[in-house]
Amino acid sequence: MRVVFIGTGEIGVPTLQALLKSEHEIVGVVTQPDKPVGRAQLVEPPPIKKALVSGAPDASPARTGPALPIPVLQPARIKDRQAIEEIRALKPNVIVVMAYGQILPRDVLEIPTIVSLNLHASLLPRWRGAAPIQAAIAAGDRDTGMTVMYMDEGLDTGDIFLQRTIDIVPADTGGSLHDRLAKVAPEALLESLELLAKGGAPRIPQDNALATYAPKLKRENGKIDWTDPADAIERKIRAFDPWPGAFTLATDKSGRQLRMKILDAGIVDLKGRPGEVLRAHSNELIIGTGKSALSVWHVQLEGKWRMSASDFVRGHARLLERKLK
RNA sequence: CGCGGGGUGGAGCAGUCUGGUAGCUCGUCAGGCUCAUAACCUGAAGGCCGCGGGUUCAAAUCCCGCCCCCGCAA
Repeated sequence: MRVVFIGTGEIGVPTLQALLKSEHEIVGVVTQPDKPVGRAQLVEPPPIKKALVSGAPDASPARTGPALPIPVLQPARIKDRQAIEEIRALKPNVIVVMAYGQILPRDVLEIPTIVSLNLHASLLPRWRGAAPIQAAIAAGDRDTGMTVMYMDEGLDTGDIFLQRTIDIVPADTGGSLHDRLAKVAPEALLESLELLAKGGAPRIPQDNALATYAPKLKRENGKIDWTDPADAIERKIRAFDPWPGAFTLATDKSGRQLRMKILDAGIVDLKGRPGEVLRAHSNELIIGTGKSALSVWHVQLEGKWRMSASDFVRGHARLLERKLK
């Protein structure tokens, strides 16, 4: 089948690579424009484009080899008429969308002769929206998965084609779960394309009554509310690792509020006021919460490297005299 | 030139404004004490204070240039 892959984020890389190796013909890839990234503001192509060029998602763009014979479109706005016509000219049978980052207009969805499919990293209708992976961990879900769905004009509301379920383990972080879901996706998609070819495609409407939403995360969402119970905070720390990170505010000697990321922590059966530093010596940094307490293992203070709690306590005893907010 | 923090023995920090003996909490090594412990006591080693230049009788500290790290923003 002639397939156009539309995607930007890292999570789509294994799926794109699997498509390239499959019997299907990838006639085009649509991704977001190259953008300045990081402190140095270097212009970098999105992960999907990097994967096309070098085969590895994090390879240096400087190593750009000979271009593959696959057209790469990077329209600033996919709803522009020119972008739509360029996609139409590729004459796809199927469009596959995964973590693209722009809403696709109906004009694009209707281009393929067979269907437009979307891969979403949750068991829909649970966790529609931009941050399903973090939401699943933060909520304490015991499993999640990858959904292949028919695209419609709503936000992750299309009929379900098929789903793959994976367990969420207690050590899972947003990063680890992201990677495992990324690996599940290719198989789910290839099986879907096979079913389409045979003609026996399933189609199950979502039960809207069961829908939950996982809105796009901002850095501010990573602020820890110490009045939450320790287990909820611990899940949030894992869910937000490595991005956007969970943080708290500590007060400087000069009264300035410093942002301190909490990189990992464990639940401890101690009582104390929310945000109160219960212990800060030798190798322990324990903070009270709404229920039980949290032993912090690694932190990163604004302008500093990440460090263990014991290192932190050694140099910042005075910073910890006050409550964390 | 987007905004900001930082580079001081092996680790984390103070000292820099108000130039003038290298400090704190640990770690390491040697020895001691305790039934025991996250312990405690005694002693020791270990630092071109990021790099280069300047001012000065004297620079971690003041001035100029450069390198590197990190947070925010995007």
